[in-house]
Amino acid sequence: MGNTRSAPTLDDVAKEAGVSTATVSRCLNSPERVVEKTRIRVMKAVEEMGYTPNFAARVMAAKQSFTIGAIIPTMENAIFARGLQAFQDELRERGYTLLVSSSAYKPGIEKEQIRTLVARGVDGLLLIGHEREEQIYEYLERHRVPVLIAWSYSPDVRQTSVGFSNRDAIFELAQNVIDAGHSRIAMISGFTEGNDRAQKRVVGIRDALCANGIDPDSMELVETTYEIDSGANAFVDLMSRPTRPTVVMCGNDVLAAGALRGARKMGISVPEEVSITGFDDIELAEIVSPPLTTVHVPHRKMGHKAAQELIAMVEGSSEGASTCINTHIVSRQSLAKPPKNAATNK
Amino acid sequence: MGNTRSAPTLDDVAKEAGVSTATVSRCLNSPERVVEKTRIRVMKAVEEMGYTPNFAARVMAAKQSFTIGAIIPTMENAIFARGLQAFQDELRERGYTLLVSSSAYKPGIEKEQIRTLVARGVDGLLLIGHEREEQIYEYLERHRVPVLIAWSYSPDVRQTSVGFSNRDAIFELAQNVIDAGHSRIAMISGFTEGNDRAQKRVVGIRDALCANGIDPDSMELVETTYEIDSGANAFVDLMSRPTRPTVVMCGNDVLAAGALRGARKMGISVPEEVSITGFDDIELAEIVSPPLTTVHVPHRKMGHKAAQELIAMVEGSSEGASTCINTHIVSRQSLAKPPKNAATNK
DNA sequence: TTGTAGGCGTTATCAA
DNA sequence: TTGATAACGCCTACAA
Repeated sequence: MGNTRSAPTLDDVAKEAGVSTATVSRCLNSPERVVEKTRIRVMKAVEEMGYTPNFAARVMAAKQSFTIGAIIPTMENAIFARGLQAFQDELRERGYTLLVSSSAYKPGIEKEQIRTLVARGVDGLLLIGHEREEQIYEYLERHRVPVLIAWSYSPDVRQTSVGFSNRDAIFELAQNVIDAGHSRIAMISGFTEGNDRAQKRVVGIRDALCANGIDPDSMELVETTYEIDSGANAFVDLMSRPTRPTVVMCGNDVLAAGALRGARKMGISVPEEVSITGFDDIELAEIVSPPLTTVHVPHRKMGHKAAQELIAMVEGSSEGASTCINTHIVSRQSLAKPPKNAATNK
Repeated sequence: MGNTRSAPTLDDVAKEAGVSTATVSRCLNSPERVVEKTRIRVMKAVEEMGYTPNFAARVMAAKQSFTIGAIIPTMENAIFARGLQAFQDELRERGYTLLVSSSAYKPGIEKEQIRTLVARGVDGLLLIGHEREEQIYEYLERHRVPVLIAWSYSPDVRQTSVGFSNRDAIFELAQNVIDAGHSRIAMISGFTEGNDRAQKRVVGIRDALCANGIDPDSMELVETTYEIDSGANAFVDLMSRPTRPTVVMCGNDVLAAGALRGARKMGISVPEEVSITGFDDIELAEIVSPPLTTVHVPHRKMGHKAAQELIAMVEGSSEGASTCINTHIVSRQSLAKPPKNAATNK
């Protein structure tokens, strides 16, 4: 009755080793509770048969999967990659496995993936940004799945978050920009709908303008998708308007790289004729020319911290403590003083 | 006895709708087999209770998970991101979910993750490149998990692959390089151990040298990790050797971007003093300056095709048919003729 | 068309 | 220290 050519089960191993399934299970999960002689015999059988426990069965029985899920907006650029890698590294070290999905910035897809991951028995979930249907958080609560929000820090909501203040971070950058002498500031932002990170970045710049006596409504703003080309197009759009800005602040480095490309295409030199800034400080920021002045986000630190906190929540040793990660400005060549006689377009 | 505040099960829904669990299950999995009136009542209960099937249980009972696993070497750069996104898009459309892990280019980690994914009941697996312990393929066969290899095409092994010929692709590029007048060619490669893609790229260049009467052993070669900085360091290393190459061919665009950075640091102008080439044609290639001459890999096409074929294998409608995707050279400014009197170093 | 009941591979409780 | 055995939540013959 031995199934020679298909995956062995606990039962097969038990028979082979001449013990009960319970003993095999113990050898695997709490080896100290079985006497050495038996254990050696069992482990030998496990090795020889190439046994791997069936996870589905294990999850069902143990109601624990040692698996953490994460849903990020996109895998296509490096913005989330680095933080996520750090997150995964930390998880691995602590014996957890990471399952990743990408939602393509679509709330509908994210919702579906949350259900998929929960149904799969993840012990905890990492989500990017706060804003989503309240119903989703209720669903998660009902299923007793701890959630951690990253890439955004908000002390005044009930979800635990490990992130940074998008508003404050860009406010500081905008202050630098203004201090450099700019007053005609334009912005390229990713779509803000359903994206509190993007929203806060717009707000941050507006606030900085206000704080310096500049009318925030004078800021030209283009919202677009998150690809490089979109950044290029948005830049061309902005520079074709009646009054040219002296600086274009971008919602992230990818858009800024696009803006740079747009500038090159239009034959506009950066930063001599117009300055450009980014956000995130991913590798890209240093590679483009001129390199970007941007907001440095300590992605790895955030990833590690997020993993630690989420695991603590999963294991019940924490109720969920939010952490604010500090960002800082990195000055490179893409930001300079505005040109002396910054003429209007034409 | 109703559990009000925790996740509802099939049983709860059945009770609520006044039917048996079998009927609820049918409503979810083969709605046509239940009469409309009942179905509506059941679906209403499902909606209201926010029921999500428990995946572990479903997998156990049905021995199918509609889940595909993928293990990529890294999420940290865009090399795999685009193809993987396309892969996922296609899967989603066909009703499958993708689970991704990254192995950090470590065979040991990859092996562990393969077991994890298999234990989790994935219906099929996407792996990058052919080279790994034979034992792993046996394990996969034993568990009846179809595998598809991507990013590499090899007609002469038993695994199905959807990819391209790394050797031929770079051979063509090297031929272009030689045609431009170069003969002192150096290469920066990612570590070749356990990485057939990297190996084949080295071979491709060597073959091209041979084919043009150049001694392949004259090629200076540096192997390194896959980060930008490594590329920069490797470049500096190469350019500091007694005989400077007139062109540095890189195993991928990331390394090439690094080389470019190294050149900038050394004050060497590209392509006037030295040419640099890449591989992959990710966005980065177009962004750096000068933009890279490189091998264009149709990542999206590969991702889609891979998903289609793997699903066919999973569903038993294909035994596994390999596909070779064509690459082509993209000429940009980083490759030019060698300098007139290409002097040796110093 | 619908319901009953057995089984999927583990873990965990309770005895022995 | 070890062994029975009852869950875990779902699917699917088979029966009604």
